[in-house]
Amino acid sequence: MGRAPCCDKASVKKGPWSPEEDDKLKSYIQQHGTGGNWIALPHKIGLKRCGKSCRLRWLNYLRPNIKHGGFSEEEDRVICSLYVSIGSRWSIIAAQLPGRTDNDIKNYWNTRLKKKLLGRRRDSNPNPNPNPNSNYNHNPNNGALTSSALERLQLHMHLQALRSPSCFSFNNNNNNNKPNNYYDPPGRNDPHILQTLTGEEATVTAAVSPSMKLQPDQNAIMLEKMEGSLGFSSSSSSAAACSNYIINMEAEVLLHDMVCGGKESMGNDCFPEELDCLKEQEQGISWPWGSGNSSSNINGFDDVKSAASSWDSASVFVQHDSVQLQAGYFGIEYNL
DNA sequence: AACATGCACAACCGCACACAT
DNA sequence: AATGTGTGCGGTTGTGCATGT
Repeated sequence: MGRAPCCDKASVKKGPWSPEEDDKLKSYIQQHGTGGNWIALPHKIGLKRCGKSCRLRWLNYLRPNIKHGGFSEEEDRVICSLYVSIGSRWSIIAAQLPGRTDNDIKNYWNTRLKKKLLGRRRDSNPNPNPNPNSNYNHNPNNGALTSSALERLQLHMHLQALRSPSCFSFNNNNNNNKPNNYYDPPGRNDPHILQTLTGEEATVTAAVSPSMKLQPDQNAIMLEKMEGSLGFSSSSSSAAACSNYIINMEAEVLLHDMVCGGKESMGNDCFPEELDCLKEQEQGISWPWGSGNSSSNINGFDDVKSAASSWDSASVFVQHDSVQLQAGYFGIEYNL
């Protein structure tokens, strides 16, 4: 049995608000506040509207200091950065932009900013996986990443390309000691977005076995998948240059997809096979929140796998000589 | 001028969560 | 602990306007 409706749908008015309705709602709330009960509010002021509709109208349109349209470059940048980091959590993004509402940002993203940044739609791609025999199959729906994950992935790559134009090239002239195809995920060298948003972050660091590596065939599978999903093809040299970058990127999106997009429908069984190396290498990992840590009962790979279904965010960074897992509840992050 | 199409925005819907009882 | 209710959120739809044919 479903829950009772919040109002009598037959007797409430729907559709655009008239100026008279706006005036009634605005003047009442400015004088009396909402009274803590949106459902009762329309009856008090004689509006034939659903309480939810009144709330939405107030929050998105009538509330003081609301800005509409005219997003600045800086706002674009903030939206873009936050979308890459946390996805479509519009209310959180809106909280970082004074005067903007989640609905406004959501509309702006869907109608303009996404196109502006990505330049094309990719859901017309009829065959995201060019090799049906590939054992890369973390998503049981069709083997492809979700559109949200792909959008973030594309955006991620776009921003990375802007930030570091040489990352797909062997012509490495920078003087740090990283290879030029090394991928620095946002949030590792930059202040992490969760830290920025919440001001609190718990970090636990553990030693990672240096023998933990992806095998060459795994590289090839990853790259093949990425080419199909993103619609680019690579020459052999650029493929080699890109492989580490792509593996890192793919692993991050892949796990995020699993945790955020699949935790309801797929449970823990969708934990990507590529990360099974974690289990194989379990003996080589020092699990920092083991029995000695009373605040956590995560003692090894199976516990990580189990806990992943309830994490708010997760990222896996697979490099040629290490695996790093960042995951946790919102605002609290563990580094493995 | 008439119609089709695309776009931007407002509003709605249904679900999940928090809280009260 | 179980249930009911209100709120918040993200996804989706509806509508009016602009532009193209």
